[in-house]
Amino acid sequence: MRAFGPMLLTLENRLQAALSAHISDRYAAQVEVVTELPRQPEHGDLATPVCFSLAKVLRKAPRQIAAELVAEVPPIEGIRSLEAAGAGYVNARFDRAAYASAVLSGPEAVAARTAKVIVEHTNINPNKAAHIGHLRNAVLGDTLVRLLRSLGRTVEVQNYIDNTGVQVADVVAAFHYLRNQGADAVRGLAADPGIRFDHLCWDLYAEISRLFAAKDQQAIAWRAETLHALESGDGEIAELGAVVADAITACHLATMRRIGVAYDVLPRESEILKLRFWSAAFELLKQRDAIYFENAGKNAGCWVMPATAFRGSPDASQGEPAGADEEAPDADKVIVRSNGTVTYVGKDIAYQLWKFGLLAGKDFGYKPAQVPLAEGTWVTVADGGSADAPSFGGADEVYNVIDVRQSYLQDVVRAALEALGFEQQARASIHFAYEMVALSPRCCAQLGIELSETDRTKPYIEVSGRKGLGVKADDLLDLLVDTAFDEVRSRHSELAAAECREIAAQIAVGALRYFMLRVTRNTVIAFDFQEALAFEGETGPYLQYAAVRAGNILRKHAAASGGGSESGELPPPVSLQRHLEDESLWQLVLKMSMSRWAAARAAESGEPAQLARNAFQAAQAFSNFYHHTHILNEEDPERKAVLLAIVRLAHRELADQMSVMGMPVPTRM
RNA sequence: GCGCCCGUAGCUCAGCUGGAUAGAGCGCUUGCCUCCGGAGCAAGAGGCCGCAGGUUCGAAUCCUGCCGGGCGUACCA
Repeated sequence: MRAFGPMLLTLENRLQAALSAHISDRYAAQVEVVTELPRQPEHGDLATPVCFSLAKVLRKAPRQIAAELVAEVPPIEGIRSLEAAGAGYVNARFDRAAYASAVLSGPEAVAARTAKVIVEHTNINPNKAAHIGHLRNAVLGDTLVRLLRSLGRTVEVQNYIDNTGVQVADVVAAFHYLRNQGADAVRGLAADPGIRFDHLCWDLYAEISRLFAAKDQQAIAWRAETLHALESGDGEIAELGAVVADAITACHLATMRRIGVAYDVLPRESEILKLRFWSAAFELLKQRDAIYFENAGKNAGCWVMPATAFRGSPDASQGEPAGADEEAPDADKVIVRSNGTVTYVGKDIAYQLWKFGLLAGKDFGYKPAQVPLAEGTWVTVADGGSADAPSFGGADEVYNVIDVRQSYLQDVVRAALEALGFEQQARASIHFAYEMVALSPRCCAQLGIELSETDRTKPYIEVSGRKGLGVKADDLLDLLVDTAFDEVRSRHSELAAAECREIAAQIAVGALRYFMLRVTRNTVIAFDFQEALAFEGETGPYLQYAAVRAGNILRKHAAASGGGSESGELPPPVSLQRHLEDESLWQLVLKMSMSRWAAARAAESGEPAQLARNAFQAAQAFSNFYHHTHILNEEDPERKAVLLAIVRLAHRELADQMSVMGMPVPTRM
């Protein structure tokens, strides 16, 4: 019989159910039975401190209650024993053979769920190369996607392209006015394999931004003209804008492709404008009084959303007479400017409504993205969409992977849904926030960045595209590949350079993705090359190495046993029973059976770092086992079979956990 | 000013809905390659968990107040 869902979770549920039923019968008390995984193996496989809370209700010593429970609770399937311990804990020990049989027999099944989830991530302005901050976004977003899919969810991945905003305008202005280059010239640059177009734009963007920063009147005039031309949507400059944005988007897709990140659809702002998504949203907002026209004050002439909508009720400061303090900031949020144009949040509200299928009658057209190696990715078009395009949007739940600095705007978007009466969708709008990636002082020094007086006093320096301050994603990846290549080379003189490079690329991706995932979302990463390039200790390559070792044993065993079945046979319960009395083997099996369980918890808590942590612990447990236990030359055939089964489990589990994190599993390294 | 986040070992970070002796990695000191690959394994030193109160049988975890740091609070995106 195959257990449904993680075996560990099953036992956890059974224990909780059995105890709470018994407590209810025996003591007529209702308490929540919480369970935990004991840190010390002596404390069993699963423990509960339930007697402590029970002690209060029953006015009885916890230790005594624990003793009674242990003696009186009827047997629980899969659990060998219960014992009272410490000041009143109840510790459960599993039936090891049964547990191991379930776990060793293969991956656990997951229930498919039909509700659709949209995950929006990456969202890089298409005007310059991606940097390390964007890598964190993409890795987090892509891991969330893999995690949800591994749990049976239906996920659609969107990467929003803001191809008509000021950031693109700046680079377009630079090409047009600073370089005198038009659409054709830029097309040539983009097609030239000898140059990295997005890297070129990185410098160009920094160059023209310096003019803006210096309040160069001519440059500011260029910017206004360019933005206007982009918004009108036709003419030479608009064409140039489209060329630049499309070319850079292609560069971004290529960069993300390197780390195993792909998208289902690229909704573009140009289509949101052309298809007038905003006007539909605007009508809704007006109809339902979610926004109002401001007649006075600093926002006079604007359509605004009242601050009360997204900031809870105004309580304090109510006693102050209005207007007493003229400097009091107006907390209301402008949605439509006094000149009639819509702000970014406004467009975002329209986009969010579309994601939930709430923009009646409005949808994009779609065509396959004409980008090398991006098969399966669709891009929005205003007309002439492909008839066989899948249907996008219309989700039940939406994750927006955006850094924490955008919390305020995300609150406004959610408040808009609420004000429109879409309360369920507002609740299902999840801002999957994460802290920024900044540059450590040492990193700045290595990049030769001169720090200002005030910056020198800071613990880290914010990345800035405008200032050209940052580490480009491709540069970091190249450096990782080169470093890994040298390592591989030094270990495998027999391999061809091309093969070494392939392995190095896998290691680079593993190192990078693990680096981004090992810290929790609300930890600021002060980027440091030395840490990012580390391949020892708690790093991606450490995990990969553990999997490689497990794979090696299985391969050698298969070769030695005359090409016998790779899958191997499940040892009979009696031999599992006998050999899992070895505490260290049992602990290993336990540790190696937690990937689904950890995935469920990571999804529930929204913390991908838990995946990383669990995977690392599993790799550690295996490395220890590997070092202390000889498997292939084990003389007792029965024990050898059990050991091999455990190695197969370890290999499968490590590979599984790594794949959820998007880390490649090399066959050698 | 207001809002959100952070403060745990020399450094970088974990610590699940409060639970048993606060954990990793790096760095440091010391062992381990006739044996499935040393990107490894093992041991050691290193902690008023920012400070002070409170709640609780029990607090790194919850509450309050301080101190220190970050981010946000645009008719920019």
